[in-house]
Amino acid sequence: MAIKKTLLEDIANELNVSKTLVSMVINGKGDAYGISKKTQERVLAKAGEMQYTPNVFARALRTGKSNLIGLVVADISNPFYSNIAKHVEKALAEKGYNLLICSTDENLEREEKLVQLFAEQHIIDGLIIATTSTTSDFFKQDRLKNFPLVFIDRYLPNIETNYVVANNYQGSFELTNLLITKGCKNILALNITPSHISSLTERVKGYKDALEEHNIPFKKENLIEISFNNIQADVREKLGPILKNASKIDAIYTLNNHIATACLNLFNEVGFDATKENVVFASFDDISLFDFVKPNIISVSQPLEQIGKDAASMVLELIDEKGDELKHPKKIVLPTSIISRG
Amino acid sequence: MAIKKTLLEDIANELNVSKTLVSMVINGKGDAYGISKKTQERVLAKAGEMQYTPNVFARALRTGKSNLIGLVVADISNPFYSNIAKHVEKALAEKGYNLLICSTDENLEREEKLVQLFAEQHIIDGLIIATTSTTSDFFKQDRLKNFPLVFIDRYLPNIETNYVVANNYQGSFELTNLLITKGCKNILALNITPSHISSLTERVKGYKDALEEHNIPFKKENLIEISFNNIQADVREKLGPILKNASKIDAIYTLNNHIATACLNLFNEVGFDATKENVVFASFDDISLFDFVKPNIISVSQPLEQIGKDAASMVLELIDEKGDELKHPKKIVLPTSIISRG
DNA sequence: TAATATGACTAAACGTGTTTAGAATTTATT
DNA sequence: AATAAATTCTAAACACGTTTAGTCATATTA
Repeated sequence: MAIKKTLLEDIANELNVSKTLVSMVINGKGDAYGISKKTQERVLAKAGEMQYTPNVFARALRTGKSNLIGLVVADISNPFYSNIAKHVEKALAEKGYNLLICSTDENLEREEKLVQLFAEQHIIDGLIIATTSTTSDFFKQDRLKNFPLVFIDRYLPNIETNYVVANNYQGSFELTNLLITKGCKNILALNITPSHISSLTERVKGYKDALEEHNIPFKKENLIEISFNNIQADVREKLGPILKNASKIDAIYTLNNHIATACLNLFNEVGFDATKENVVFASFDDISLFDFVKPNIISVSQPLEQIGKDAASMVLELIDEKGDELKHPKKIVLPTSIISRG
Repeated sequence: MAIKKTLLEDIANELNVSKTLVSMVINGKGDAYGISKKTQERVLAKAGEMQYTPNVFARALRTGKSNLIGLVVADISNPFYSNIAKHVEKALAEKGYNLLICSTDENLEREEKLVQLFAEQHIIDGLIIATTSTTSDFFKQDRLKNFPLVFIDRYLPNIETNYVVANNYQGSFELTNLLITKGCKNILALNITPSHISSLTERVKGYKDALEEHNIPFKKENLIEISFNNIQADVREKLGPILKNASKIDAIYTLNNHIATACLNLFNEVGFDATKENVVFASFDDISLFDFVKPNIISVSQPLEQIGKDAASMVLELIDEKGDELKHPKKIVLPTSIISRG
């Protein structure tokens, strides 16, 4: 009882024309191929009447284009990524592309398998990725050389790639600056380790440079490294003792939203009241709910919508330019903004 | 300079066998088709050596299966959906399926276009959807009758469908119950309108029934309808005046997380301190960041991971069973849990 | 020994659009 | 009128796996 799908051939038969002609008209190439206006109208009318929709796979098989774009992130439930995803998807939909989203769980092996699968087999026409990788070995593959690939959030060293990122250095510099202006001199920074990811190294650099700018010597013990596969426990272990004698610090600056929430959790656990203790809490990455969170959070907000939009248009540009030799990499660095609360 | 992809035929030529044989072996049907063990080994070895990966589109065209599952939600940046998405994707990945995620922006027309596009053309093998629809007209289409379709979060009236939802009635009943136990008698409920969505009507019912259970008469003015396309402004307009004389109410209960954040925003705007005013704040839907939000939030937490997992396995089951007549709809209703803070 | 069965494999069709090369007809040019 | 050119359209090849129907030895059975 399944309803038979209308095929190109069905339309062709109904109208006593070839399916070639129908295909041409459907694809808007009627004029280019010199199909008479009258015939074009007949085809279009019949196609509408018969509710024709082309088989995507047959088309993709022949043309090598799927109109699918991949988005690979560590964790789609992270609001940072899900917000970007939303805007990427919106921008792509406007151009007739759909979005295939995959989380890698920060698992490098899974990431590489995904990229291999998607890109190499041309399941997708282009890929937007927030890589978990810290070396560029994998992405240096010849097979990826000619593939429309846009990095977001982070880019890789020693490799010329297309990317859309926030100005992590500037954001971190400004935030640290603001903290210093507010009178903070002992700013405890919590970073993720291993932190060879571009975004994080630049945030650290911004932090250090802002200190230097104000002639505040950087203290090694004020930059705490949190192991990325056990954030909560590591924060508890390393920050916990410090909170017990919080007079030594006057600000806590978490370098991403994961550490921020881990800190907030710890504050709750041990009953640490940052406000009372006169400790300013700041974080790179803003989450809208920060507006209501108990210690006021000063944050660096990344332009998620712009990142999403730009990444989408960039990947589509790359697809259009495909084949053009010597395309020099496209790089977009977007400004961040400080959200100062309380 | 593009590197040529290995085709079935390339392997066949190298080994002087037919591509039929290679295809059979690659698909694990070697034994079933009586291909000798030795030949199978040779094929597999050569395929590995030549880094063969099948062309997904050719395969999909022939078999009518894409190994793609669609997920259609109103807004992927809503943590409720992005969390479900994460778990759906994980469960699917384990079975070799990929996930196509689309946001509809609560736009019914866009939703219907998407479903039409995906399902009808068999871009995807199955669809998981949190529909924006309130009537079942669209989903009653014959073309969708035989399509593996799983509703999450909400289901539709007057139509037999497969779904995975939380027990909205029970959760709302228990939450209201808890509020009453805490001594609340004037519980202001804020609902979305139009609210013909199953999840919301059941939450309202749970609220009313809990009141009744405790012989508290339901007051019409205590159920405020917030227009879904302008939540923030409507909350401001309708809740604002009430907050100015908050002695009349002792609890605010928002029926979803959108209204909850809108209320929190309003509290900030007008400087309303729920704790001081002795107003308990409660919400259906939990967000992890609620742990740190200023008025303590009592919430109903939905089992997002389970919803995701169950929806994924359900859709895969439906795909397996496809063609079996008289499959009675699968329905899963999952328990919620109350998260009581402070 | 002829007929049947078994094991191992293959040629060709198929799925559904797109594209190339070319045919048929009409119009323009010399 | 004959040739060239333009207009409109089509047959067939193609993209790349999967599946059906069948081939060709060799082994078994009556």
